[in-house]
Amino acid sequence: MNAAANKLEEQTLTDRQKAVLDTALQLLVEGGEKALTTSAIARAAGCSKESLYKWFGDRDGLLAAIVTRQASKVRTPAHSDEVVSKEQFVQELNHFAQDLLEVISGEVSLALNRLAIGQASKGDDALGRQLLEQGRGRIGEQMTQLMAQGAKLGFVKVPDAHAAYQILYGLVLKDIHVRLLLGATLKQEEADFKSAAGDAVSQFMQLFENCTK
Amino acid sequence: MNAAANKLEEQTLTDRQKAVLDTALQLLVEGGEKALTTSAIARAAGCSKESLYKWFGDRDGLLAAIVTRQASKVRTPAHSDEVVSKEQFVQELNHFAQDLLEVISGEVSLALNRLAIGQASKGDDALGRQLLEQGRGRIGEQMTQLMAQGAKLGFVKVPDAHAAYQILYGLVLKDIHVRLLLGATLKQEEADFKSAAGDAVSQFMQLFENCTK
DNA sequence: TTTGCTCAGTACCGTACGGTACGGTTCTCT
DNA sequence: AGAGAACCGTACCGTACGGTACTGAGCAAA
Repeated sequence: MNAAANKLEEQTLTDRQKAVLDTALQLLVEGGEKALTTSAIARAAGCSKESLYKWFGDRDGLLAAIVTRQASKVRTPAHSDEVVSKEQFVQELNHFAQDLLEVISGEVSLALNRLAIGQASKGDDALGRQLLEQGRGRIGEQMTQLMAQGAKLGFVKVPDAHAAYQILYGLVLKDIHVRLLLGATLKQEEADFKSAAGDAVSQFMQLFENCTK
Repeated sequence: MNAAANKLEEQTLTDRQKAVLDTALQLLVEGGEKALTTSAIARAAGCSKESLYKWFGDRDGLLAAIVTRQASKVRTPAHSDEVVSKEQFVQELNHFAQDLLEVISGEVSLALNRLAIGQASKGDDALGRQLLEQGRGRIGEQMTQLMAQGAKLGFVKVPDAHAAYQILYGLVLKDIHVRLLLGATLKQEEADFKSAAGDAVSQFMQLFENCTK
């Protein structure tokens, strides 16, 4: 278990181990947590259960490794270019909103969130914390930063950059995330992410656009 | 199983059976789905497993019965009074927003949503549908109605009452619901539901207030 | 009292899972 | 070549759960 814990912290994973985690994630996406048995993972990944326990300690360690593995694969969209015009700022917001909708409604994101929520129902919020920090946390930070930049340049007038980000988040997602987690399918107009993102951003700008020139 | 199915549809439940369902719900809230074994329910409710299966068919039937039972207990706040003034309309919105925050963050709501999400991860969205229709559906209908009334009287200018309701929903909850489902605890300012509801409603009014008199 | 019904309590069965142990194979290092 | 580690495949163990069967108590009707 010591070796396994170190593996998780230092994130020094063999290519083989990464491949196993990817296979496990695929299994999770396809069949939910119920399908994610250690035997099934070993079978699908072509490794032995003994190796799984050697590498990841126990089943919970494996689940945590899956989450961190996926989080490490998330690339920040690298739109860190300087924002120079209000049009560009709005365009960045649109880009962000559309990205958010696409990520949140993706099968992988839904499966991981369902997994973490299942763990939370057992009183263990470790996975949920990890998901919030490494998943939404990063994009949130980046967004908060963009928001602060927009405020500094006078495009928007917001008292608190992070609060503004949260409001945009709400305008974009509404109750879509939870509905998807519950297994619902989006209505036609909701599935048009580009249009939905545009609506949300224009509402956001209407709220916070700097009218004092 | 026939008798059980009829029971669920016609909702003709003995007081004894209702008590059993309430006990089961309490068990679910306390320990999550893992703790909701048939043996544990029978023990806690002081009935036999055989009776459980006789009444509810199987475990899934029992879970569904718990959800419908809880939904039947939800009372509509009965604010069906006519809205006569804009101030009253805004006050109704505030009341709604605060109620929403309180319900959504309640232990019972969280436990039921987690349960349904767990089922959805197994490919069964029956509980989720039930939760959406009977839980959020009702309050949504009522809210949409209030919104339409406000529009008719010229307090707000919204193209679609239901869409407006969704926007208010997003402004009120932001990402709070999912974070709670993941096991997070609210920040201090988020836990002040009255204040948070006021902010959301004022933002909503800023978006849709009828400026054409 | 006798008959029959309901239900609590318990014992039981089959299955499936998490976790471990072991034999055999491949690869690496010396 | 030979030793040792890593690892696959499989068998195995203990446990816990869903679901069923049985027993006996309480009770109502005849």
